[in-house]
Amino acid sequence: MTTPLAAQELPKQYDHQGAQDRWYKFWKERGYFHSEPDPERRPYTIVIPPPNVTGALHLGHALNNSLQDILIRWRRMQGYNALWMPGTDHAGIATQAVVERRLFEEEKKTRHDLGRQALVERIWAWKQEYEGRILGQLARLGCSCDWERTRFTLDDTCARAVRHTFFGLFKERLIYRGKRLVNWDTHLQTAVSDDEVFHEAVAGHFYHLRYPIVNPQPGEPEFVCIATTRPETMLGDTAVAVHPDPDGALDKAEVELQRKLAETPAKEKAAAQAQLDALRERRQTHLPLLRQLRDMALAGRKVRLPLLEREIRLVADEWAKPELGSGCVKITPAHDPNDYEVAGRQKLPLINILNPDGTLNENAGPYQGLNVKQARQRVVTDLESLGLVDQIEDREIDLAHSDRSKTPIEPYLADQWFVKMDRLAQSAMDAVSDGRVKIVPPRYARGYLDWLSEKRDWPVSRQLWWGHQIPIWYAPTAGEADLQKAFAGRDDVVWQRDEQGQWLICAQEVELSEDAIAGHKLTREVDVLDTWFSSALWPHSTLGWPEKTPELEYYYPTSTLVTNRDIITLWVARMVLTGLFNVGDVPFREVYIHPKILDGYGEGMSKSKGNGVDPLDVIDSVGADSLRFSLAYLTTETQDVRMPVEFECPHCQAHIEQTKKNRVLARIECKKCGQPFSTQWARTPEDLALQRGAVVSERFDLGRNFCNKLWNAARFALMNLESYEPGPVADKDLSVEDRWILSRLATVTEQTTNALEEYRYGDAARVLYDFAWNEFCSFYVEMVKGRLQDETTRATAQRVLAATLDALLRLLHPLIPFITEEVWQLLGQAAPQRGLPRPVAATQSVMIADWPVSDAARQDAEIEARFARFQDVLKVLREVRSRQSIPPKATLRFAVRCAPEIAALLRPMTPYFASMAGAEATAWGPDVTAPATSASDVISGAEIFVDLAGHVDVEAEIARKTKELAKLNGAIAGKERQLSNASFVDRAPAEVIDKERAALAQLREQLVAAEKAVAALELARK
RNA sequence: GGGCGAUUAGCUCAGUUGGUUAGAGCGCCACGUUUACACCGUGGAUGUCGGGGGUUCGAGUCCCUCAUCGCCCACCA
Repeated sequence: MTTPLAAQELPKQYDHQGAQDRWYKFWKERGYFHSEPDPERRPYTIVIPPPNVTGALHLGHALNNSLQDILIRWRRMQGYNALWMPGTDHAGIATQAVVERRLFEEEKKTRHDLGRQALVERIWAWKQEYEGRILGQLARLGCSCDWERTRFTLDDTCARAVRHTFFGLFKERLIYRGKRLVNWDTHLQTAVSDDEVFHEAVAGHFYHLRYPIVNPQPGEPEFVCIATTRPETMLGDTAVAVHPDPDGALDKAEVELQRKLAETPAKEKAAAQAQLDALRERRQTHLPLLRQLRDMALAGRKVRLPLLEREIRLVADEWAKPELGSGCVKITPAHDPNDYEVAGRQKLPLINILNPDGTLNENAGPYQGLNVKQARQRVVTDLESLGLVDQIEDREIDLAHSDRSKTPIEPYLADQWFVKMDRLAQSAMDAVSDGRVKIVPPRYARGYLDWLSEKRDWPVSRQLWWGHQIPIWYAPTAGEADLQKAFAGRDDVVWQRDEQGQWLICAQEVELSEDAIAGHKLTREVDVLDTWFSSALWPHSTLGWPEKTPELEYYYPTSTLVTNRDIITLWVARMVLTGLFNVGDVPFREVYIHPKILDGYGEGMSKSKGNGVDPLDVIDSVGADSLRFSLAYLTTETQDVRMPVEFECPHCQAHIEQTKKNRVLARIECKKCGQPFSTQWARTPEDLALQRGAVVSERFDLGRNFCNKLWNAARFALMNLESYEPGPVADKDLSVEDRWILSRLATVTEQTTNALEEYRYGDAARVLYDFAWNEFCSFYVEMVKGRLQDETTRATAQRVLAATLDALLRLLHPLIPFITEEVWQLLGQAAPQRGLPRPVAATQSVMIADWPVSDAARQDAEIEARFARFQDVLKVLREVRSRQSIPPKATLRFAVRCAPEIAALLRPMTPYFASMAGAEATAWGPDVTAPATSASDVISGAEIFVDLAGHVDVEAEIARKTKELAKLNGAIAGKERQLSNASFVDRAPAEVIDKERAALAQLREQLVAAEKAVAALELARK
């Protein structure tokens, strides 16, 4: 056999770039990513949380997808038929907003200038570009997705699933249309869901207004006072409310405050007491009036709405809180969610005063055409001139903003489509409660259940152009007979009336033509569905549902969903309920919720903050493997990942700390070389002309260093596998270090496998890191060197080395796929057949190799114990050398006083003391005596004397020993106290007491030895 | 307002069912280029485990409480 490999020529540092390009292509060409249903094999399936096509991947995606790839690669090696289904999400509102913004920035055009079709075409073009970019980024991460199956939430397959789902829900009356108050984005002119709204405190005012009472009788008030932060909404008021039982309500409020006062700590009692006093005073000041107003309300009295001179009702409703403000509240049903509820209870009319673009409509009378801000000013001015403004307070207002357009939200009454959640939500709750879907970590199940238990109907319509158009047609002039005639015998068309009695016609798959009903014109609903409607179907739509495809039969339910906690309700819950509704089974068995990546201040990373690390920058500088390994290492159960970030100067590579201040600057001056560089905020030509400084984090050095260590261990192995001959290895031929490393390997294999089973990525990475670095490299490789030089032992040493490296590569492959493949291929050239006890041909790729199985027979407690002792002695020797500043090249001479059994165990390690500590053992056994001047130490059952003749710093040694004595005395005193404590001896388990006694005995031995050592040293000094 | 999580070395984090003198990586200090690796090796320094109380023979670990930080949900005329 030839050795074509010139290992010596391998670079000292691992070339991640080359390996990534080489092996990703290799895997893909060989079809390793592809999976086909195969009843003979067990499936393991993950569907990707489809990234939005809005932009580039960020570090959160890198984490999410690394974790998925680790699972998929590991299960694939375990023999599962593993499928990772990739794809992207059309992300309706987000994508349309991005494209519209660009359109305006670049061409000063709005979507209305372009028209629906042209805009949608633009967005498709955008999607083509970004989808490719995103999928390319996943590939660079090393993701082993089945690219042949790539889906898009707006492609034909997904569209068909959406149509069938909508039809099915509609048919079962789980979808309805109705006027509802929605969060209206006046800029994008669409409803947005609660989840797309963020609240921001802005400076505003609190206006106290007066409405005149109609025909006040003697003794009655002339005005009713209300307060509002949005005075212009008064134009849409249809009532003023007062509490139906102000006495009872105040009683209740008082009881509540008293309870709170009792719980308040003494130092804060004053504030709570003040609240209570105010409330009691309120009884005097407000109660008579509120009673009177309540009576007037019950009598059907009215108030006059100023400016519009409209009479509106005074109503008694519990929404008006007597303990707040004046105790009365204006009711604007069409523009306030709570008031809308009141209107429902009190049968109040709804008056919409807004146009979709946020200007006031004809209902606002003279204020028509103004925008909200202008109207507010005019209304206040006009009311002031009428003397109807009591007071204007400055106040901070928590204002709802649209996440997409960043403009204030207006509550707005509009026709919307809803999914009735009652039954569907219950089914999704049951699936988690009874364990059909397991959420890991389990604490996240609570939020899921709480959210679903509210069973709030799901608003699914969006007034957008980018998305799945709702498959509903209207035929306002047609009657039921016309519909029956037109669609007789068809089970793919159903119709029903909406709340206003209008016919809604739903078609399952086909498009209905304008003239589908003879003599009546059909029009299609223009709204599209919420993005989450199609995402909710992802696990089954990607597998071909509603077709009963072999894929659906085989891969569904999928195995694991890996996602972050932000979308447990938005996405996970909805996938469960649609899966149950459409397919009749849950979409996945387990949901793993991974941590969030935060910056050094504990804040989430985002582009708008400027604290985001670009995964591609990390891949460029340290490689995908380092990124993946570091991320896995950081993925622990309870903690989010905190990652302090820095700027890297493009000129001198110096790192500059990123502070909250400098992270929003367009240019930064390097503290080291003084040269400026630009950041993501650069806009001016001067700034843009500068070189860009990347945002980086030191946290990835861990992975980089580890990969480099592994690379060099592999280099060593390859250099020493020259003239390797495969062959069986009998147990009797194994050396101590062979048996030790194989024992450790068996344990580590088991630990790694268990960790992955339980999604303990951090543990898996840690176990492998420690094993590879501290055991394989630091001990095994060091110890095997001698045997590799010796012709008589070389063959066995090579075989064990190759087999161990082989197993290590397989264990590491899911975490760091590229470097393990690179080494696997090189190892394949040097040792194509390898393994214990007899060699077998290695697979063509580590990716398709078998996952190692822990061999319990290799676990050898005796060897591990001997090794631990060896390591202890080694440590003592090294310590003495360092402490005494003995030159590295000088040989240490040492003797060990210990029982004969221990001597027998340690004596064979003599060559390793020489090679690893430059130390030569002069004597072993119970009769060993200390040299005249020596440094000594006691480890379990052995006393080690290092001969200091010739290079001794006696003073330093005495000083150290004296310190040690004090420490020992302290420890002994502590133990003695514990052991003389009657209750400890009585109550603690016998084994614990024995352990303590043994420990004490050992401490005393050490003390005696140390005292002797000091005496000897002092003698030597004289 | 309700819920969840965190608080351990200068930084970032581990710490299994309570049981010796609490660990790792980075950083720091000293020494060292020994033919796998300076992205390395050897050694070293650094902790009232957020504060207070309790349970226990024994608490970083369990319970209560306070503080701080983060996240989720609800509400805010």
